[in-house]
Amino acid sequence: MARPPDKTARADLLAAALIEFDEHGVERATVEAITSRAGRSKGAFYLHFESKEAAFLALCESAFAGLGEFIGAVTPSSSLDWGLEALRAHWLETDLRAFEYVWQHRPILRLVLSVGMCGRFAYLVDAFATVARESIARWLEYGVERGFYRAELDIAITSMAIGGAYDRLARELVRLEKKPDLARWLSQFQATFVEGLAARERATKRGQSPTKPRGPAGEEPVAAKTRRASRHAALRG
Amino acid sequence: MARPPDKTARADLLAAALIEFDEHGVERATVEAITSRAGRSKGAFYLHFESKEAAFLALCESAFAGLGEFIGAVTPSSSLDWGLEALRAHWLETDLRAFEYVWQHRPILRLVLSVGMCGRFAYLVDAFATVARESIARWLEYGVERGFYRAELDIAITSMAIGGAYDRLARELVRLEKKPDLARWLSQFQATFVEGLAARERATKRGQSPTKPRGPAGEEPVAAKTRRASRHAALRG
DNA sequence: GCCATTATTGACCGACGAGTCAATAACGAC
DNA sequence: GTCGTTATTGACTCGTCGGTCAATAATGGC
Repeated sequence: MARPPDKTARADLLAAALIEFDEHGVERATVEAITSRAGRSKGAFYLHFESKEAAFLALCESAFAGLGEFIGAVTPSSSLDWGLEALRAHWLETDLRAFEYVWQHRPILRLVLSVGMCGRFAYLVDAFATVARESIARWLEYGVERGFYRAELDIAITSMAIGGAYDRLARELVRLEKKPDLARWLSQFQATFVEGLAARERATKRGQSPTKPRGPAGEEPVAAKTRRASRHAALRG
Repeated sequence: MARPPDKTARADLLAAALIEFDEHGVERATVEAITSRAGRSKGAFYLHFESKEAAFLALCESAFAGLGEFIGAVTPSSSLDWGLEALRAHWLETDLRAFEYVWQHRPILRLVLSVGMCGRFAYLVDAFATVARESIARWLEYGVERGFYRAELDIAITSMAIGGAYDRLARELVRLEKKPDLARWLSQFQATFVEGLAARERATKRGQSPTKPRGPAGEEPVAAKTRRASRHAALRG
């Protein structure tokens, strides 16, 4: 009689891989460390996965499978007949479900968000981001057609901005130890986009100031003050 | 008489390193390939840089030095007396200068934006992003104080959204072969935030539709449809 | 116990690549 | 040419680690 396979080996190895990848990145995580952490042998690892990269891809696959339930899953049909409030309510509801999922699966999402941005694996997250952006674009188009959104919107650029903002939100969320008030965060996010920054009507009058312009508000986000001594120390570290 | 040092060695090596890092990532780029590309020896490499990582950090340092001229360089003082139009004009001007710099330095910015997101180097971009976000926050506070922006804005969350959006813009820009109309892009970006999506006044009336909500507009940006067969194929390599 | 079948193991091999340093080269003064 | 000083070189060392596979273990039937 053949020996039966160990039922938990693959899952044990994947769980250990997730931790090692999270701590060291895919390139620097070693199969030795993964197997040691899982209490398994290297041979067992290679029975289940063709390579270290294959284990990583398996983890990514499960992450994307979960997220795919939320992202780009629903797009507006031409027969959809909503008002702006209904649209916003559903936008918020979908956001909440998606980010609740992100919160509940922080380790693996953190992995995908960090490692997935690196050279040879970037295509994974790129594909995902493209789908998300296309979906956003379709909802923007719907909003414009219905007269809810400004007709002069550049759909491509605006969807890029919205996609980037939610991307940043996810990255911040997976790093937190304590769960924030997601409903509030997401409600504020949506308001930032739908309502904008401008206070209504009063801003137009105050905006006629003749004072010479001097200060910026929008910033390129990868910047830092190179003159910060502490960061120089870090670079030399 | 001592032999004079080669004046271009270090720059040659850095230029070569940039290309190799861009193509292979820091972990997988080899000193052998870098030195071969630069027409220099491994010994020369180690004369100028303590390690491969040190060369990478030198590249990052120069990237941040350039960007630091734009990002977080100017913050509003209490004596600043601008109207909204002046504020927006300068926001746009600063964006233009920053993104012009990004465009002119695509290779190194592409490197920082990709590699800088990976585990052990993530702190570099994090520090930068933090400075940028704080700067955005200060400008938002200024706008609220002056009555230009909505008083109910959550500064922290809104600055996160804006920072993320510009981050995405930079990432898209460094990948392009042909320069887009930056002024238009940035103008649209700003409008997305300041004016918001909502059409003025008409949307409120149309928004009273009693139809049941069903479609989302805001999406979690790392998502994709896991049901896409082509992406499944990519995951399976 | 033996048996056949399959699972699991970890010592081992060999490729790779970071980093070293003795040998060689470059330089102007004499 | 020699000399002293410094720069540059690349063959080499050695540690790391991905992946292999013969040895061992686990299993139920007999």
